[in-house]
Amino acid sequence: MRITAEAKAETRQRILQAATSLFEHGGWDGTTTRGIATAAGIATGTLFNYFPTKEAIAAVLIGEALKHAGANLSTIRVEESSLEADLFTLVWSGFASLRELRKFLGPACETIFSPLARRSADSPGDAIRVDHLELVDAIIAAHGFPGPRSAVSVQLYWTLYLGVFAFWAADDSSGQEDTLALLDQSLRLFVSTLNHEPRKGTK
Amino acid sequence: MRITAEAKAETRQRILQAATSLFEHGGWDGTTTRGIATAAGIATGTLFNYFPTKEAIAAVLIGEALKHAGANLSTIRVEESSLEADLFTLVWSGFASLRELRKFLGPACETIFSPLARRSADSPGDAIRVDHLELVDAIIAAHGFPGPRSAVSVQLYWTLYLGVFAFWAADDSSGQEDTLALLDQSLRLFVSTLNHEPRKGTK
DNA sequence: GCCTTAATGTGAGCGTGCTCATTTTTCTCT
DNA sequence: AGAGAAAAATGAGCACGCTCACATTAAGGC
Repeated sequence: MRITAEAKAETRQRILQAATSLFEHGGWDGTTTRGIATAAGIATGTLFNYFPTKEAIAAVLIGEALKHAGANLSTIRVEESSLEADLFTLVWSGFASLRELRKFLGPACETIFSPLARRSADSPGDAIRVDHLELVDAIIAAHGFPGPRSAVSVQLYWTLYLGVFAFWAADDSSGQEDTLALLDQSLRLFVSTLNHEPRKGTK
Repeated sequence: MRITAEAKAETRQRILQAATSLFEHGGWDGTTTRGIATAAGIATGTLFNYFPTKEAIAAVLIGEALKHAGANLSTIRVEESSLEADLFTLVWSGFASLRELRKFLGPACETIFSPLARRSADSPGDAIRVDHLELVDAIIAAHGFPGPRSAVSVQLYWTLYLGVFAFWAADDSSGQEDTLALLDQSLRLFVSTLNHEPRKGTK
């Protein structure tokens, strides 16, 4: 049983590695599940014993990259910074850690992140969203705003985040100044809603 | 030649009708291009002589609904209303005219509207976006803001619009009060950026 | 060591959106 | 009207993501 469990973890890792290199080389549409399976040395069907969909594979890759970014962040957190600045650091370092995946990020995230078409529970990107929102909430709380956030605020944040994310994924300007401007503006906006939000009343 | 042109327009209309009823009955995934073709009385391949993709069909349906809403709007435009109120009317009447299509709107718009995955020029939803942004721009200009809008503003508006749109498409609360709240907040935010925006300088 | 039983791997096959060589229809010119 | 050209319709076929009945392997009891 020990051996089996280890073998399974190893296979899982082989799949993720194979997927990474194939995605990076061929992009989203240029990479097939059959190809990933072959590269990982397993049959097509076996692939789907490890991941329910092609998107789920990408979601794990993206989720891990963001998790690393989040972990690094709490280590090097600077004191005495503004709320905007902390949120900026969170988002921007997340983008940085996704830079290598950018080539296939657009099409993949279209289905992973899109709030449209959330037809069934726990789509592959939900964990990523929840994790990110938790980090955001912690940062906001650390700046003296009593939690929890209102549903509208959360929805608004996620919408703005997705907008910036999408823009960044397609931003080919050197240094992504355009994304920087948009992110800056978006965060300023979001923070201003926190300030103006009516003191939470009912419930 | 006259006859042919008429026949083509007629076939196109039959396709759109067939698609509407099939989408409404079976949703997005439950409707196949073969099914639409059969219902329209043509072969599968012929369908793609009229529309390049399945999404393009849905985009036309959505675009037409929004166009009607926009046309009605300029007729009944009320004087002496705030910018927020006018934008609200635009968006909300658009939603109203999409109400019947709501069942399949989510999955369809995922690919039609998503700013992610904009891999090639003129995707089927571009026309819708451009039309809508033109209306928005006209409304803003009518309230005394000199055009044209900065790229960041436009991007921000579209992001917020998509966020509200996605929320509405999945909002099953009676009367969609939650969507109303989100739309209200989003528009207030957007208008505030117009007010605070630095006077346009370079270029 | 064998037999049983459960877990895992396998690849032919399904239904999908879409393509394209071919056939059929329509138009044009004499 | 009839031949030739241009346009449109056709459906077999492709590659894809994913499934599922079956084959293979591993684990536990005697």
